[in-house]
Amino acid sequence: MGRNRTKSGKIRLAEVAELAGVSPITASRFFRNPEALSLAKRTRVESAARELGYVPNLAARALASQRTEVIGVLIPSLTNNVFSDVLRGIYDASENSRYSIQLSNTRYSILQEEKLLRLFLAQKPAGLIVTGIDQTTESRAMLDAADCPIVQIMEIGPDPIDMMIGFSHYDAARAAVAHLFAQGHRKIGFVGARMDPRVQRRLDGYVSAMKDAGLFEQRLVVTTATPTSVTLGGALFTDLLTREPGMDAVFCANDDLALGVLFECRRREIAIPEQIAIVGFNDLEFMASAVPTLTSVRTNRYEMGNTAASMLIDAIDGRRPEHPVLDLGFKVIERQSSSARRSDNRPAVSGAGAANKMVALPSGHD
Amino acid sequence: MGRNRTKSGKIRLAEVAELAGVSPITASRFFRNPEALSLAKRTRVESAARELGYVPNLAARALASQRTEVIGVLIPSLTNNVFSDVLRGIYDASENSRYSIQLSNTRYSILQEEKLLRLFLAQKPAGLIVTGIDQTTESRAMLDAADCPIVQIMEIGPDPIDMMIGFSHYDAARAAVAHLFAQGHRKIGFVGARMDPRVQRRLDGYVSAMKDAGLFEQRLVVTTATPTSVTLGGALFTDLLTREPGMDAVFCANDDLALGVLFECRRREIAIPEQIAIVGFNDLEFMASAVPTLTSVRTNRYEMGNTAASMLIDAIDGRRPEHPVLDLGFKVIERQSSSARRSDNRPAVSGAGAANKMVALPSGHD
DNA sequence: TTGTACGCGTTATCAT
DNA sequence: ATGATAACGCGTACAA
Repeated sequence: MGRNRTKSGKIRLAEVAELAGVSPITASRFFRNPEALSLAKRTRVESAARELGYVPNLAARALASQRTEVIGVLIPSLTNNVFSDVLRGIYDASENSRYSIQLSNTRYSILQEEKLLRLFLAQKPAGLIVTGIDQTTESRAMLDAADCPIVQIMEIGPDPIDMMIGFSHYDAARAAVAHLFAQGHRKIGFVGARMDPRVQRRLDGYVSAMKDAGLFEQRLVVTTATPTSVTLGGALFTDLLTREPGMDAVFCANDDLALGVLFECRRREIAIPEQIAIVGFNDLEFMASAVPTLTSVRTNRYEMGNTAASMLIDAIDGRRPEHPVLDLGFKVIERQSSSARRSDNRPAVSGAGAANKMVALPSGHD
Repeated sequence: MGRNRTKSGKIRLAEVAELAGVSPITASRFFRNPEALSLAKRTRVESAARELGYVPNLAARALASQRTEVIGVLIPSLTNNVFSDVLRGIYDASENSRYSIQLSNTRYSILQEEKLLRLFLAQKPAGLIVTGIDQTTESRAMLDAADCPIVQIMEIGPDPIDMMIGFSHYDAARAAVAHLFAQGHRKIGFVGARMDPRVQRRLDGYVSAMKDAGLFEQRLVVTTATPTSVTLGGALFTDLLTREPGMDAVFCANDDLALGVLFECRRREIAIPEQIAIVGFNDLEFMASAVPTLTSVRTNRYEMGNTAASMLIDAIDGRRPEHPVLDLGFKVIERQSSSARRSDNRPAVSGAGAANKMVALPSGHD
């Protein structure tokens, strides 16, 4: 037995087959489609593999089959909390599959994305997850021509490449503004940073809602291309206040900015929400725990990543989803920072959670 | 020309070699060690490759060479801010190398880590980055036997597997407590969550510093295995207050907890730092921008990841570092939340940055 | 259900 | 410095 072992001492399929008394190809089939074997051979191969501690050689498999078991993931940032939640969802979904994740960071550059895409595609990935709907023409052409399933995540839009999962940032922003209107606010400012396409669409939603109400003014909008931060939130808010001291609410394009605004208000002794209401975006954990608690638009980030990876793996394995485009929606989580009738902000132990009031708004229905 | 193109229409090394008028192996050498070619052939292969748009087949390369160009990375969490910074450093360093990153999440389980390690090692990675120094015996044995460079990150300790980069969490905690002592605080509480090995060592540092001063009391310590969060910080602090109302400072094992304590103090109208001082750990961005600004222990997370990956790649390529163990140290960044003579907490625009005072303490020197 | 023959694209080895 | 030959370990295609 075992006379033709490889130099490296590693166990090959051939050894397993020999021990099991079958041909190599039968052993091979066992690992890819056990159902195709007779029960007898199946159990023999299984025990032989276990006994020898066989581990498939992925390189050989990829070379022979002309495809890899790699899922490529292109995201614009590794720092952003939003993407770490999405990523966790993706990794969790991939964990019990035979696919592994190959991650790359486009740094919010669609040219960088194009370059990475070319690299990825050359390795014939089993599937691809890309962020957003704003690829370059070149990227779009490559993706259309790619012979693997593709999921676009983070937002939904017309003309999907293949599958798509996300929500409407435009509608979500409109809902946030509508909530502020409902609380009686009129002079509502907008604070945005980084201004990637999705933040831009939140701004568009804000602008359209304000215009619909005849309340839009350009000076109510402060944005910057600078990466977002809590500190930046305070600085941008300060700008806004200087331009428009009469402002009665601020819609922040994300929660870090909102926290910065909260702190800046504290510094200036501006009462929230009596003088100025605050609404954030994403509903990070700390929003429920701030003082006062901060209203935000909840998005399903983990679920987005997790579902995207699951859908992709299913599609790779030939089970395409019923609906290739999935709208995960959002919810405006109303908290103290935007409540007209300010609720008690000093509960027994923690201001978090309990008093949240949700305003559900599945997106896509304006 | 090009008579023997592959079915898939892809350009192989053979095509490049043919166009360049050399043998395949010469073309192969060009990509791995250009210096080994004569100048004439070098330029011919180069232009042939460019003209044909040749992209190496990594699977074939891995199969033939018996090794991959993959760096395996094992980290305990994808959610934690700390690790997203480290990861960014790792990815940045790998970007301009020929190595790609294979990431896996151990979820703070050393058993899961062992399992993943087995998987990784089976693929013959070019190098490995693992978190911390608390592997299982089995893991340790596998790592010792692995024939690739390995870097342990996040902390330093005795008996490195191979290379190591981090800092002493024990010393960092002692420095934080020393700072509070210097500000006149005596009844200093400790708040910790998750209690992974590094948080445990911060606790150990706190305990030793307190004992040295004859001030340690068990009821000053509140910890939980629950994952950390801002909300949790408030809850644990509440526990602490109940046990020991006379407490005059809190050392938080991370900044999220510290932010939770800050909010809880606000809810309870406890003045910071007059009644209670706060010190966090990691120095996340928001600490400099909170009201009052929050003292924290700065750690070099990005640099840790970046240097780890660089060292690893250098080692893979045969350039082993002079010092295999690198202490990146830490700094206590003193801010308003722990200043005895409380500075103005309402500067013109933003309380951030400007007034930071640093207390440098390279670790490893107790 | 099982097996045979061959190719996947590259690099190692050993010459020259 | 360059080349011929033979793996590397597995899967596809087709046949039985």
